[in-house]
Amino acid sequence: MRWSKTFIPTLKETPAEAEILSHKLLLRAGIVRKLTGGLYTFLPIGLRVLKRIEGVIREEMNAAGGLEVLMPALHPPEIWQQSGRYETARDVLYKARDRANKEWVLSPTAEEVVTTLAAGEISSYRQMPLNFYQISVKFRDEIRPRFGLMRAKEFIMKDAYSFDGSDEGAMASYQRMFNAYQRIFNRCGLKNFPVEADTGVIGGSHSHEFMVPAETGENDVVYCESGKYAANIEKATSAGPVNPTPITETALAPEKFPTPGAVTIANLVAAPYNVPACQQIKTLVFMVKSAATDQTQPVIVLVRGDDELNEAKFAGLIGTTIFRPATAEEIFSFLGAHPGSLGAVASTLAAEGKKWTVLADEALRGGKGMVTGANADGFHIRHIDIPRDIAVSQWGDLRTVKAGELCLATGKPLKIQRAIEVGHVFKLGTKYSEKLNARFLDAEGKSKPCVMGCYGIGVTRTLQAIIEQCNDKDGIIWPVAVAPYVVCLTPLSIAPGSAVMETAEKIYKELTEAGIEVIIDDRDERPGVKFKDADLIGFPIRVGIGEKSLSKGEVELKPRGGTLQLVKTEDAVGQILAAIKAKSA
RNA sequence: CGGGACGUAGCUCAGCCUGGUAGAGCACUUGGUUUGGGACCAAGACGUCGCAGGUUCAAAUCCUGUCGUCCCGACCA
Repeated sequence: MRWSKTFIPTLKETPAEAEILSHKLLLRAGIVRKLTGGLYTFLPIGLRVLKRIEGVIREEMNAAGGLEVLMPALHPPEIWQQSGRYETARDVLYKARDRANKEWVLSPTAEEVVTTLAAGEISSYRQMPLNFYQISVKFRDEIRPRFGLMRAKEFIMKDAYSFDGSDEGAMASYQRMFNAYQRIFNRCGLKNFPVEADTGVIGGSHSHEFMVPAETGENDVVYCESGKYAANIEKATSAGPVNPTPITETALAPEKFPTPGAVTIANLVAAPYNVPACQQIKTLVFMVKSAATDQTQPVIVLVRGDDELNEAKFAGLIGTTIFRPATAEEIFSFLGAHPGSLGAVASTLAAEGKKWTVLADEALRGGKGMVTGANADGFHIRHIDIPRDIAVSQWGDLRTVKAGELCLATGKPLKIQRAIEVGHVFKLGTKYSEKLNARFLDAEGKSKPCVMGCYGIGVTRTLQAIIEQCNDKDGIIWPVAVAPYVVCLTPLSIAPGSAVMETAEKIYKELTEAGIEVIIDDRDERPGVKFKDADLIGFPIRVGIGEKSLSKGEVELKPRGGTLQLVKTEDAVGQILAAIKAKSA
C-alpha cells in the first residue's frame, strides 16, 4: 500500500473525548473515529487490524472444530420470551419496530437463535459434537458506554456455541474452546490469564474469563501468586476475613442503646461508640422477585460491618437476578426504621409481625457480642449473640473477598488485580436446549436435551486491549500477528527515479512478493513527520531509506521499540524477513 | 437514572467572573525558503460561540430549559 493512496488521519493532539491511553491512541493513530457515544467507524488501518485479529480467531476456531456460520442480527422477540431472557436481559436489549409495528430484538448474543437452529437440525446423538461460531456485530444497551471500544453500544463479537449429547462430551467441547482461547490470545501478543468466573443463576463450576491485566480494566481479579488460583471477584472465595468475628461468650442479653445520628458503620466505629466494624452486623434489604410465584418479596441480607455484599453471590444463592435494593420508604414501611438503624434481631423483627427471609454471610456465623440496628431510628442493639438472637433462614458465602485474605488452595495471601475481560467460556448445560426444545435421540432411543456451551470473544475490545498493553511514549507497538502492515518503508525523498525511491520501490516489490504486508510512505513530508507517524501507528518494522546511508550501500532497519540496525541494501529483504521472524517469536 | 465537569474554527484551547467589533496554536490553501525525529516566513480561507427561550439599548459572556460529550456513582444504609 502507498501511504498517499490510503487514509490515515493521525492526530498530533489528543481529542478531549479520550481519557485512557488506548482510547487516545485509537484516535491519534487514525484507527477509529467516533460517530456518537459508544459507536465508532473503523478507518482503513483499524479495519486491517480488526481483520487480522479475526483471522487469528478463525484459524484457531476452525482448528478446534468450530464451524463458521452467520446468524441474523435481528431476532424475533418470541424466542427471547421462550428462553426467559426477554425479561431477565430486558435492560440490555435494543428493540426496533417494523412498519407493521411488530417488535424485533437487536442481537446482543445468539443463544436463542443457535438453539432454534439446533432444534430444527439436530435429531441424533450421531450428529454431535457440533460447534457453530460467528463473528458479527452485537448490540447492547449499555448503561454507560465508555473508554472507546471497551464498552460500546455496538461491538464485534466472536460467539461460539457447542452442542453435545452428554455431559462428558460438553466438558470436552469446553476444554477444546478453553485451549483455543489460550492460543488465540497468546497469538495476539496479549499477556492474559484465565480466571474462574461467576456462573450466576445457571450455576455450575465451569466458566472461565480470559483476562488481560490492565489498570483501566473494569474487572477485579483475585489471584494467588502461586498461580494455583485466580477468580473474578464476583466469584472469588478465601479463607475468610483477616480479623476474626468476635465469638467470646458474654452471656449478656441484647440491649438497646441510643445512637442519635449514627447511621453508618463508620459512625459506630468512631467515639463515643467505639465498636470495631468487624463487631457490627450490616443489614441490607432487597426486593426479590420470585421466579416461582412471580411475587416480589423483601429479603434481609446480613454481612459483617467491614464486609461488602457480593451481588453475584447473592444472586446465585437466591437463584434469580431479578432483585433491587429496597427504597428507604419501603424499608421504613417494613421495619419501622430508616436505613442506618436496621437490624435482624429476632425480637425486633417479630415485633413487625411478619415472617422474614434472612440471609447471612458465613463470616458472621457464631458471632457474639455483636452490634446492629434496632429497627428504631436513633437506636442500636448490643451484646448480640447471633446463634441465640438472630433467626437466619440461610447461610451462605455472600461477602466480597479482600486483598490479603488467605488462599484456600495454598494458604498464601491473595492479591487483587484490575483486568480487561476479553473472552469468556461457559458451560451452559441444558438451560436453553430445554426451553427452546433442542432435543435428540440418544443411542438407546431416549429423547434428551442437547448439552450446550457458549464461548465469546470481544473482538473490538481485544483490539483495544492490545493497544492498552502494547505501547510506549511514541505510540502503539503492534504485535506482528495483528499489525495493520508489518513493514513500513520510509524513503526520505520521494523524487521519482532517485536512488532512494528506486531502492524503496525494489524492497517494496520484493517484500510484497514474499507475502509481507508493506506500506511505503510516499508522502511528500519531512522525515520527522514520517518517523513520528510510523511510531505512532506502530508498524512492527520500519525501514529507513535515505541518501546518507544509501551512499554507503546501506538502509536502516528499525524494529518498533528496538534498536536501529544498518544493513547492506542487497541483504535488506533477507534481513527484514529475519527481523519479522524474530519479532513474531 | 443520580452527581459533577465541559460544549467557542477540522483539532487542542483562551475569552465568560466584570455584557459592548470573535481570538491563539496546530491543521488547511497559495507563494517562497527549507529538508534525517511532528520546519520557517508571508499571504489567505475557515465560526449562525451546541440548540431554544428569557433579561438587556446590546448576550459567547447573565438567567431558564433542552440536547450532546466526558468523568464518578448507580445496594454496601
